[in-house]
Amino acid sequence: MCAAGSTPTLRPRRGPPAPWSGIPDRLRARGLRWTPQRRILVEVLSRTDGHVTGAELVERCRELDPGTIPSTVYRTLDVLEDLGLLSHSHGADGGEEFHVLPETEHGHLSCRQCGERWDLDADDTAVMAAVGAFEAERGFGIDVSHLTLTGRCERCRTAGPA
Amino acid sequence: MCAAGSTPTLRPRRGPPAPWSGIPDRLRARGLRWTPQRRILVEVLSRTDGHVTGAELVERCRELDPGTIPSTVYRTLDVLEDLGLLSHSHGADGGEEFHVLPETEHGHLSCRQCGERWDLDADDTAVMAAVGAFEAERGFGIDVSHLTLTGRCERCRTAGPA
DNA sequence: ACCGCTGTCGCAAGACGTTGCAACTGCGCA
DNA sequence: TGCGCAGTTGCAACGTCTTGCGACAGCGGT
Repeated sequence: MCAAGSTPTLRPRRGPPAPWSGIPDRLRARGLRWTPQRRILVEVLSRTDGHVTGAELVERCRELDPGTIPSTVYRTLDVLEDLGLLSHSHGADGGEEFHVLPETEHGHLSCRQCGERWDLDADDTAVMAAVGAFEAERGFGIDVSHLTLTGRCERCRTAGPA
Repeated sequence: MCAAGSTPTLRPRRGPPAPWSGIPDRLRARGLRWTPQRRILVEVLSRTDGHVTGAELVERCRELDPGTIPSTVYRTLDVLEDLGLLSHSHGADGGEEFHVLPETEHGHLSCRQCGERWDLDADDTAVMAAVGAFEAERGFGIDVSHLTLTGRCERCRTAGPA
């Protein structure tokens, strides 16, 4: 996409350059480094929104640099998560899942029958009720962005039992 | 194997024979089979309570039969889960975790900071509030036995931020 | 402009699960 | 009691993610 994209100094008014542009310095401020491999991954992340699995990210990085090594990607993801640029959770199958720019903290709802999935905003009524209940009852602070609820959706339940 | 164990009609008074003794027939009733490999796994499960990871079960089966193959164990676990003899969920690290005899349906609470874990009974006040909220709001039936909540526990939160 | 410290990378090995397939065997049935 | 079908097993290969380690290279300091 974005054909004529030879990194012009002037960027068209689209895409979120802001949160990503400061990364090199943020890394250095922590004594960490800005490397080509990390640049690639950040590039991929910056044009990604929503959920991605680790494997998907490795795949996309390989498109930009066929020499991409998985372990490097996973390790970099850890670093970026420390920076707060993304968060991860585990899907219904236990697979790793990453969420870019958790400005909108959210979890997931997953139907074990039809496999359909829905986002769960942190300010969703039910989510707030749940979070509030655990907070009040035992002082536990649920990490909504790492939340995946499994069960059966309305449609499947209506369709039949079990 | 199983030295003096020529399936005596009279069983010594230990272990929970009840829920497990009927398994062979339950399998056959479904057109499934009772095999030595399954017997081993059921043997292991019957003397297990609480949580176990898949790897642990494979390990224990190998103690009884060194020739145990992992794929067989996992496939058998699927079958037994269908029978309702156990349930599985994914821990905070995405690893598979099995719960024997889900008579007491429960999920888990896991602190991402200290790693401590707690059981979450289905009739826990907070759990019921959460389940009720999702049920009411969108007709979604949360599967409590497949639930693992991640966050920070009271102690860690009190100790300090982040 | 060069040096050295230390964070990173690439690679190989390994852990945990899943899947496809041919060979085998439990179990119902004649 | 023996036959045959279909469920199971064992094996091997694969996918995802982690870890250990020697070699390499950012980046701050001189």
